[in-house]
Amino acid sequence: MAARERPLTDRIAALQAGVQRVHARMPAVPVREVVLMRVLSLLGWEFTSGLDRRLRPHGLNDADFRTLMALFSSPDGMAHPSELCHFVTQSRTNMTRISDALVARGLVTRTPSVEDRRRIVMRITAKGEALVRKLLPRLYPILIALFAGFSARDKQTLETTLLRLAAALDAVEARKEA
Amino acid sequence: MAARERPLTDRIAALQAGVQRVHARMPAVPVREVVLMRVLSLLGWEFTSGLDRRLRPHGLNDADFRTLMALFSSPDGMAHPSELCHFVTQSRTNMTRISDALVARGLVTRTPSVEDRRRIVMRITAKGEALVRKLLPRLYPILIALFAGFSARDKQTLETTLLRLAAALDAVEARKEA
DNA sequence: CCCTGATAGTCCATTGATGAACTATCAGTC
DNA sequence: GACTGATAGTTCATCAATGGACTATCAGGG
Repeated sequence: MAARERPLTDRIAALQAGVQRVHARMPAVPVREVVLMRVLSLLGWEFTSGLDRRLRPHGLNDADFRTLMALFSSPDGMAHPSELCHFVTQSRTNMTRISDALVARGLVTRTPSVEDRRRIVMRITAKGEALVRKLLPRLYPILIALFAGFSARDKQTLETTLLRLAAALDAVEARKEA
Repeated sequence: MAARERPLTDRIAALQAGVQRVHARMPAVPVREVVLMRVLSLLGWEFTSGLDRRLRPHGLNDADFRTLMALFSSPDGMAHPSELCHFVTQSRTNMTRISDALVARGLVTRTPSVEDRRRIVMRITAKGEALVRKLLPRLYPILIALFAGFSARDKQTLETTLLRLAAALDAVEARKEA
């Protein structure tokens, strides 16, 4: 996808100017709200694409990694594909493909469930655990650097705000269904 | 692409619990930072996918729409593809395809530039402008609803925080290049 | 002028994601 | 205990995105 040429701050400034010009032509457009959502999307995108870049040398992408982490964080190191779908926000189709790849690399095993014969049990292997334990320490220093300028209170405020936003998004979607 | 089954708040709760469990096994993992970034990505993703859903009936996706908006917001309604790439955060390859689609639908024209014969000038058509003017008023009410519970001060704080985060991300990436 | 390096846009081959259809199993009902 | 509806997982065909290679043009030195 690309276009990491210009710094984020420049692109945001351009975005703000653009929204302002739209506002000038259509005054009902809520400038701040549009900018907030766009910046949010941009940050999220930029973050996951950075993660992808760092994961690629190890043969994983963001979805693979999150799936692996879901298993790693699971109390007993196992889960059903459909559970992982929810956790990783992926379609079942996609989860099949991700699992194929993880199994092929020996990071995960896939065995039929005995209680419910429709189901499959996915379990992280020792090799998978080792990879997680090797990768994680290379990833979180970036996060720490990212938030270095933020006080505990700043982070708390941000988290609260984002959770409020998530609840609001749920409410809007729920209303749409009706 | 899927998995909008569970509400966002539930998925976030599951995420927090998961990160906590990882933290229990690897105490160096910064829980709050990881959660913040994941929630940010999740919100951004959820927002654009919601936008995509609303745009689909009109035959557009998010990238198409943003390209069209970039032209709409451009002072003279025109721009070069490579400029649009930066604005929309897309690769040049992709922009060619997006342009093809927009031109095919008569929303945009594409003519060679006379000053620089390598370049192409893209211009929004009357039909394109009409579409924007029809679509926008259907989109921003959602944004307004989303932020209904936020005071002006809340929004200001959030914007400031996100901009700080963007600057920090730039700094991290810049450091990585060196 | 002519070269070199850079930029603009496109094309093509490959990989990745998506949605519809399908099989198998389960849970509840009459 | 057969039937209906729901759930789990996979397969396949299609569409979208990616990266690399290619052509054309420009800008700056020699």
